[in-house]
Amino acid sequence: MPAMSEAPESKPVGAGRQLLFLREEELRLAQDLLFFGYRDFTAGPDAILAELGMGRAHHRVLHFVGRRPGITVGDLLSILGITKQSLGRVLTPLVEDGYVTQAPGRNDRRQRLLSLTEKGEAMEKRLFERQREWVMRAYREAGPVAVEGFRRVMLGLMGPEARAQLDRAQPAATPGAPKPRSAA
Amino acid sequence: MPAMSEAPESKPVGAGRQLLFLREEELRLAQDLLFFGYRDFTAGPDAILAELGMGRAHHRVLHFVGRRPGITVGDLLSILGITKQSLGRVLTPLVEDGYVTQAPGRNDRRQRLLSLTEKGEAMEKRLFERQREWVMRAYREAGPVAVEGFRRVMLGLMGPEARAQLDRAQPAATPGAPKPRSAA
DNA sequence: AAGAAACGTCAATGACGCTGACCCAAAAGG
DNA sequence: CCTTTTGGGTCAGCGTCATTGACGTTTCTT
Repeated sequence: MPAMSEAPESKPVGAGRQLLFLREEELRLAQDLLFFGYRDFTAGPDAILAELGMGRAHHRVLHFVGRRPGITVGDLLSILGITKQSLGRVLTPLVEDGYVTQAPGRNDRRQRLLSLTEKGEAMEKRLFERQREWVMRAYREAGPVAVEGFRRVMLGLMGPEARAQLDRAQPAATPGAPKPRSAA
Repeated sequence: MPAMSEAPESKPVGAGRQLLFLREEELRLAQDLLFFGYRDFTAGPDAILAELGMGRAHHRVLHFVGRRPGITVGDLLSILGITKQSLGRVLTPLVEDGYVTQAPGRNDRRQRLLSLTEKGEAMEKRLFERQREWVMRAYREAGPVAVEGFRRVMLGLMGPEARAQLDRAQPAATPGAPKPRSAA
């Protein structure tokens, strides 16, 4: 199976400055980066949420409901990839506390179409702003080219299902420039 | 809704196609990317770990102990950013099951210097390989430039403390001799 | 000898997942 | 019309991973 890290005899791997052969250290760095980066990325919102007796799961609901107003419970479940029991534990309080509203579907009245209330939007906005400052700093430090690269790698890190959901979740951001796809 | 033409800093970004002003959608995409990407990144190891009755926390210990053999419990705690009780719940079984060894420090015998046993190394290797395939795919699809950008952004997403720890954790990244050496 | 430091551990709590079982109401379909 | 399926909710119990608080031991430092 795995030989220890040795001279990767496989390819000559020229590419002068930044050799990009996936040797051990290369990957271990990626692991570190993702662990620390994700943790610190979520730290800001976590702090706000904790004050309100909420957790990361609440934030996710606010985020995805905000992103797709009128989403059905089922769709939300498949995006989050959790069970309805798990969602219920988080969604019910959000509804009771007036962050999220439920409306019966017009076509299918069994459905509960979820949307954010004003309170919910304000909350989401607050969490969003906190994270925005953080990401903005990282983006600025890294520069536009790096940001594009970041996106491409993160997209590649996602499984096909998640990628499909992401596409579906993308609302037409600006009326007129709909498809920020492809990229090169 | 954020205005459209509000370049935050007057850096002449140029870069014709993808202007990098951090408008709303820009950030929401980052949130999605990080959520889905991190989740799917950890999915592989999680599956293996579950079979063995372990969790993500065990993986982290194996990872960081493997990265810095002879690390003290205190250092590991500050890297992971958890309490010693939390670590104990995961570390004790790892030691009992023969994945990790403890050796008294030669300068300070109060310390328990942690290292992986052969069993532990094999385990870590297995988890590593799973993740390597996944990251490798993403890296290949994205290309070297994107990978460099990914690193820069993730680094920016980390807090200063994490960045310092990452530096300390980095064994010589020079291509050719990636074998760290530290306390006996 | 006293105190601080490094580590371990018992106990309780909370967030966030999971499975299994069961319920209701509305849609679908014979 | 009546049965089945589907969208959603809920109760009960379990496991992981994190927390705080308190206490104990060994060892280093002063």
